[in-house]
Amino acid sequence: MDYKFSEIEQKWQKYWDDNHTFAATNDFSKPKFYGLVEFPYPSGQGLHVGHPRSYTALDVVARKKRMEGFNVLYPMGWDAFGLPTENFAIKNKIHPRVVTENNVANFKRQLKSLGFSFDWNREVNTTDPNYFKWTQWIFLKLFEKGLAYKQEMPVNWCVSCKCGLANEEVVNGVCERCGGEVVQKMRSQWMLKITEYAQRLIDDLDGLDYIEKVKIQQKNWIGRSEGAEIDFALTCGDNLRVYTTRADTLFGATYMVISPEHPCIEKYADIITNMDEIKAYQTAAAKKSDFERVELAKDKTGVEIKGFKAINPMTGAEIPVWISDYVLMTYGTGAIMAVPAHDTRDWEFAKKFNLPIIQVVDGDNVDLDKEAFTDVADGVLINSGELTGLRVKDAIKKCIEILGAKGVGQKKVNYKLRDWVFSRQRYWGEPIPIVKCEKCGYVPLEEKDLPLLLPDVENYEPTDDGRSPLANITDWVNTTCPKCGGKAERETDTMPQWAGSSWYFLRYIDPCNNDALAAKELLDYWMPVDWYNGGMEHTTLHLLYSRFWHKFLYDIGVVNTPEPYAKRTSHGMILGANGEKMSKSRGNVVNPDDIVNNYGADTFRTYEMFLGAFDTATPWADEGVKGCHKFLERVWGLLDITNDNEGISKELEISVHKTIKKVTDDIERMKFNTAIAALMALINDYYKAKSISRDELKIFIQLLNPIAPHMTEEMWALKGFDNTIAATPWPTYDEAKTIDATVEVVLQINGKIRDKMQLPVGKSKEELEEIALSSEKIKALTEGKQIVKIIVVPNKLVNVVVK
RNA sequence: GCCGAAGUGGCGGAACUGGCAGACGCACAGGACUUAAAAUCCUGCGAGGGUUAAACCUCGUACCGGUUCGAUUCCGGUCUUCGGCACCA
Repeated sequence: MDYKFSEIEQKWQKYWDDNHTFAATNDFSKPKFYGLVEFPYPSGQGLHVGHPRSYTALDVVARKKRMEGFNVLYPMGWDAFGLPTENFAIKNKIHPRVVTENNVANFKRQLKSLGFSFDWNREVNTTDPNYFKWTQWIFLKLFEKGLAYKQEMPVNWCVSCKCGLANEEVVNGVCERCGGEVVQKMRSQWMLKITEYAQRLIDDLDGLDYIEKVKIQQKNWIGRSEGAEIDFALTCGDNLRVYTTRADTLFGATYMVISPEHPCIEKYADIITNMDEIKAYQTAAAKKSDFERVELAKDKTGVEIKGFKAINPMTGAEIPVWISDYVLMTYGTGAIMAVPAHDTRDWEFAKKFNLPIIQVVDGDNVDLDKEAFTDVADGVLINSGELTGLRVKDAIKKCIEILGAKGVGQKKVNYKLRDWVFSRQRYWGEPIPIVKCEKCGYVPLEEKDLPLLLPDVENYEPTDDGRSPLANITDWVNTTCPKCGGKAERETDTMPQWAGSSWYFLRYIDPCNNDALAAKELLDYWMPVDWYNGGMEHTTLHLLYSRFWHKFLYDIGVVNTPEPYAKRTSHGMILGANGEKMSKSRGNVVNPDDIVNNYGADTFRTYEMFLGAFDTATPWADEGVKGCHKFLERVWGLLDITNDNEGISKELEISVHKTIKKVTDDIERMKFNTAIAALMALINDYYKAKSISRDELKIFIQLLNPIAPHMTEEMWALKGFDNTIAATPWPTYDEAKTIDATVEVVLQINGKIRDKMQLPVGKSKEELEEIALSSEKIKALTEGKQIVKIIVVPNKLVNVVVK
């Protein structure tokens, strides 16, 4: 009988749909398993072969868990707000809602054609008003708790999108989305205080089962550093506060630098004698984009501020204060003490402007004419008054003590993480449910008025002054204040795409609830997500944002776990056949539809799981797809060699039990490729045996079912087994039957293999030693030599060490 | 520059906790079946030497060194590739 994959796959997909085979139930008596994959952005290009790598992996896990008796929640939805849809809408004059609907329909068709066991009854869509009602609700809660605030601040402004971006969205100085130029622009923006959660976002990583590199990247992004804030007195009477991690080098601080935006310039405008020069520098700095600032990093620029000086609190020396754009206003205090002897940037600046360089940490081969001495490790302080002779670590401590006693310094922890810029000047996003009242200021909408819907607009282009397209809809913008009833205007910014994806896993739990984002008892049962798989590219954005929101929801009692995801894994990218990243411009894109049409979904799934280690990047290979198809045809062929016998033959017993064990363990460890390899090895044994029993077939297709669900269901039905294969328990193995009766023991001399022997399992050390020494080869090769010792590893090897 | 990961046949990749390197698959070669091809099945397949054929020997997991009876695995150093961050004081 031919393997007609197309017919079989459509038949079973319909069956699963009609019977809601994979619906999660709210049966609290069962142990639960919540498996989650990142929901896709439904782009116009359709599904990428990378998506199914993640979806198939957790589908395999989900299907296995169901067979193991778990109540499994494995849902899917759409992260559908976003710029590409809006841009497409602008270009083609179609409403973004319609574009979204079309794209979702196409994605859904593609996902269904792959036979994933998603619970489609729980599908969510971030652009659905019943969904974003709760996104807006969370925003109102954040506002209520003072974690959402509006601020006039410099933002990364994408010139081409006419839109503000979060730091996370600026990549190599250009817009992550469109590649357009990004400049700094002052704007009033909604901000979320993620920084308030910085420490918890670091600390709570410890208890989580995340792959290590995700933890490391999160920590690096948050960027905690321990140092001190130190006040330098100014000759004009005030203080200038700096942040440093190297308080020990204070004796080497020969000048100070403040950032171009530092407020003390305004403050002392009257005292500064070269204000024109400074103003010119500020203007020039403001014009530079972030990208240019970094590009020009090697070439330090700056202007000395004339009119006042700073006083080094340790030495009492008067030192000059400079202004330079290598100091950032957004980190620390926007001012630094410069120690050119021990900091590369300060050294470059000092060299350029001829400022004194004083070495304060001793070291070998130090040549301060050539470069700064930064690799101080635990060097010893010199030229440093009472700190001289101390090691760096101790000197830092002592210095802060001294400064603390004088009241001009204390310990301080800083983070690189900055508050989340939450405003976008775009149409296709969640409206921010706030009005600005002439009398009351920013006033939140009342909960009963949610969701605040997007008005229909003719034109989705942002306005020329950089406001959102919503700003033009005056009858939407003009409203009344919920508090005083007076005249008010709606906020016209919308939320960033990250908003809807920051809590979507909660909505799957109770997707139709109108009274809460999800019922408490259901949240308590299903949370946390047991296993979340997604791409590394979301480690610093989505993962951090959603952990932040979840912690907030925990703090206000909505959810019962401080962390949303118990376990996080990441799949490697699938590259083009040429080893490069798949992209239209490189012409190496593979369309999943083609593979499904030519070989079937089961082949596609098997190949994606077999092509390499799950967490590493691997190139696509059409030949490999064929190989997997051939394997499935051989599986289908088992129907022809299955006899009517029950039970497992002695001949195959050990292979079968070993394979059950290996597949069971490997799926849990995400070693899908070796699980499939084990099944391939078993099928080779089956064909060698010429004929197999019903039970031998049964176990094989059960083990393969999570990977190739359609054909195994069909084979199950054809052989007349009870029920459906998905409803049967996962095969179990007997540990005793996974052990071979005999093993090949290797005989070595000085670690080199000289002989091999088939021996029964379980020989004692003494027996093995005796057997080894009586081997003809070993005897011949040790002849006349002195045996120093013999190392025996039972069931493995004997190593005779001779001189 | 900093942080992280990885370098194994012609290719994708295996090797649990230091114990037979190359599982499984692809490609390739030879053979069977066929009028022929495709498909399928069988056999071989790291390199070098050796033999009529075997046996057998030597080398081999990026490179150099170390620890060990024994290293793809552990330690030190070097090189390369990829991912992330980057004037963060």
